[in-house]
Amino acid sequence: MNHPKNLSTKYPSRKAYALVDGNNFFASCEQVFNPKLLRKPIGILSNNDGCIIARSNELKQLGVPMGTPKFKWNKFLQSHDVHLFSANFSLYGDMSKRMMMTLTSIVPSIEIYSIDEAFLDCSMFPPSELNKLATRIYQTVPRWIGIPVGVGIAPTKVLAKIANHFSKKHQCPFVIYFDKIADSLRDLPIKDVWGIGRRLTKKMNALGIFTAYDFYKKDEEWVKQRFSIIEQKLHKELQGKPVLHLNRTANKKSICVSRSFEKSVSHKEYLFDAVSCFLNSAVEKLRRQESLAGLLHIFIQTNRFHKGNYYSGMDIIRLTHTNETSQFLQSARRSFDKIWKPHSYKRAGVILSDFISIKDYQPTFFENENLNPKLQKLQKTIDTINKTHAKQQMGIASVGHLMKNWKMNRKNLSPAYTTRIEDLIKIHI
DNA sequence: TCTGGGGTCCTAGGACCC
DNA sequence: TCTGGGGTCCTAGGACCC
Repeated sequence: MNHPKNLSTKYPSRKAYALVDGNNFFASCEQVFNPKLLRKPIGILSNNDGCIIARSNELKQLGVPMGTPKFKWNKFLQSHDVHLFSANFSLYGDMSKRMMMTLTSIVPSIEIYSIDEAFLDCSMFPPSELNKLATRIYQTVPRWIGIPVGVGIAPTKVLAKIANHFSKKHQCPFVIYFDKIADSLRDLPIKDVWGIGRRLTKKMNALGIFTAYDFYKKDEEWVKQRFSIIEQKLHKELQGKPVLHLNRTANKKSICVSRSFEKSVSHKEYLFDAVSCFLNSAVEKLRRQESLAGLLHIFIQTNRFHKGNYYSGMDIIRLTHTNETSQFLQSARRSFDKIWKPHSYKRAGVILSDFISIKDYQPTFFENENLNPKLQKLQKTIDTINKTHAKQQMGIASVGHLMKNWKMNRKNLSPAYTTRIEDLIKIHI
């Protein structure tokens, strides 16, 4: 299809990035363990079975849009015999790990971009081998873990995204070489470029830019005068000049845990119990990445689809950097009492941010009592038990004891195929 | 009746300081 | 009626992504 002619002599130090992603990832995960579902229309539902958040090709072809509320399509889904599943994130997370390990074994330099997507730095491969490499990735992942993937390789991350788009379209691995960039962009609508959303598409169109090529051929000064730094970077990337590099640190800059409730929650203590639970698991994630947080953000919201008296309360608390659940809980209690008003709440959540690494932590004179060594040890033990056994087996006694009053609804959950032995056995019956 | 969750980056505007 | 000019830091909110 495309050949790496002259590249090795012409651009000896050129970069190459691959973007690999699982096709219809969540749907494919369900199909791996239940092959009867292959070539069937299947949909994955969000928490509370509210929206359709992933679709197999067959469901896409039926015209069911992404993110649509399920209740609006109930009749249609039934009449077309669509198989629906509640999102089984522990299954998808486990399959994701396997996919990433497979990719790492082929190209060690990897950035995990999302649950189903990774960038690989392929610069160490000579251009003449990129086609072979793309093919190898394209074949190995489905062979090893059963998930089909799209593979695109190009001189920049933005172009790799585009190459991946062509990979999906033509159902083959796809490489964009530096001297073929313009050809690849010629008929690509500007809205399909990574980073160009609704608002930017409108602005671009107003300036006479309709394809990626239209933007590509503008000169730097023209772009600088009309756009912010985001679009200037994007423009460079489209021209094959890499400005976005591989980010290999897996650590997050913020951690958010939030949920919508099956039924609205009006009781103050039930709602606080939910907030405590979210906080508990957020702080657990914080410890897993060995960070301390200095900012806690909590929010509670009524149903945003009910016009009229929508209420959204939130508070941000600065605290001495910590990873101790009890410290967060104390602050959360004060904030919660501040923002709570009698309403029926539909959603609540917490966000942790302003992280420092626990390794860099140097207690100052005033803070040196902040991290209690005994408590640190105890927390570590609890985290380990929760990691190796079922989730949330152990914890602070006051957290989650009212859970039955705010829990989520997941009626169509598939078995935990990869983590529960009983379910592994079931597959073979 | 029923409408997801978790991220990143950038910008504008206010507070404060010299 | 007059009401500096920058700089920095912080936060709220927008835009975008998966």
